[in-house]
Amino acid sequence: MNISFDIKQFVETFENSCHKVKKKSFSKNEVITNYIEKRNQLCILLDGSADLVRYDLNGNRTIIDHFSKYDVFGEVFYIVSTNNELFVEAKGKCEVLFYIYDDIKKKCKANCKFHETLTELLPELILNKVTNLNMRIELLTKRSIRDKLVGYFNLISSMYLTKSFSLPFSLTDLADYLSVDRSAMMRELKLLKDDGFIEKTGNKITLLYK
Amino acid sequence: MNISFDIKQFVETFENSCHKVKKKSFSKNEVITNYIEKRNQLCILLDGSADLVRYDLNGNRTIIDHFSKYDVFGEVFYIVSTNNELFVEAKGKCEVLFYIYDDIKKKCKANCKFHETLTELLPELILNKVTNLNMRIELLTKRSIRDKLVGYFNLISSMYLTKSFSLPFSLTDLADYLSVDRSAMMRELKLLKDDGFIEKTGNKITLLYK
DNA sequence: TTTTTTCTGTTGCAAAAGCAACAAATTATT
DNA sequence: AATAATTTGTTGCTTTTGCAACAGAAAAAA
Repeated sequence: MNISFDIKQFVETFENSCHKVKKKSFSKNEVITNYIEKRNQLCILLDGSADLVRYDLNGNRTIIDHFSKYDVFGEVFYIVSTNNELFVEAKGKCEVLFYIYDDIKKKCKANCKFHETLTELLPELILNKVTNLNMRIELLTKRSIRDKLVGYFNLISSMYLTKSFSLPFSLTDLADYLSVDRSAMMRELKLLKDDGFIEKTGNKITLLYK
Repeated sequence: MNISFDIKQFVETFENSCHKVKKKSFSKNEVITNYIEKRNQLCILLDGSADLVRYDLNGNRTIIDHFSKYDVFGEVFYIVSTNNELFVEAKGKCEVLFYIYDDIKKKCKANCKFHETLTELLPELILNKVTNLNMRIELLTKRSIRDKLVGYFNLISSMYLTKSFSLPFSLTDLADYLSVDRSAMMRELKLLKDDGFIEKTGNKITLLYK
């Protein structure tokens, strides 16, 4: 199920066919959108990477989700609560497709090809999202930093079909993704190395167990 | 968006219209299904409640997800890894609808009404799931037990539109849902009470802040 | 109703994780 | 090429969390 290709083709073909669809560019640290209930906006990240960031009432900033090419986001996926603000922030130069919908399941006009195809693609897009979210939850529910790291490495390893791989994002981002303190995570990585479970040079990891 | 009604009607109407759909009953602690890649099974919980449980290689048991009436589950939503086993276990008497699909997006026969309707309902079903998963992730990414509890209470409070509510599940289950040690959570609840943030009698909570 | 099981509430202690702070290395920017 | 910014790696200390264990309350089963 290679969904990326479908989306790419979809976007290139229908980008200008619907007036409710807009493409915009962003540079580093710019706010792409914030989540406001009933704004009815669906966004597709065409290029670059971005973070879904939460600011709570104390001003604490947490990265809740990380989006990369062809990821889909927007407040449809979220129960927007009043207790914190949700922003999507560009991590570098980004291209984003915005789509304002009245009813996400319905076409805007009888002959609007964009909506027809979007409706067809949507279940797959969302299913893909569910899989990622479940994956993350499985990691987040692990009790210790060690278990989270090992669980994450196992996933990467089985995805790439190799015991040796480069991490797809920085260690700082990994700590955010696993929702643990970075220095504590570094300490645990060192212990995993000392205990002979992994080898690590820079962000290249080799699993030595099993 | 009251999705439950749609599913209820859908199930009642088409339950017997497709030979690829089976309904089964389960009693407490029975295994409803386990997740096996490419089995292509979609399950709808018609009645009762069930848990998605992970057993890792050390035999540790963790509740990853909790399903209640009209929740949808199955390995479509999951990257099934080889490092742990995933079971869905009944928490009491359960009724489950099993649907084996070849291609989840396609009908099994030209005139199969069940599949036609399922295909229509699926995006909504899944979207509903995404919202729940995002909600849970937002809680799981909070740093402390206190933040998790308060975040959870805020969500319940804004859903029920009241500062005073009964918890929808037991404290033991809540600890599992937030993925924290139960006794540590109880301690934190006591502290929240002592600090005057909440009132608590049994599983009834009243928020005293804001 | 009685018995059994599950859930709640509590505590002491040990282990793990978070926080703060800094230097070195790496990567971007000008 | 020089400077700035970000990421990595490390450590000491403090706080939080988990673990184990137990008694009482509540709920379910016999």
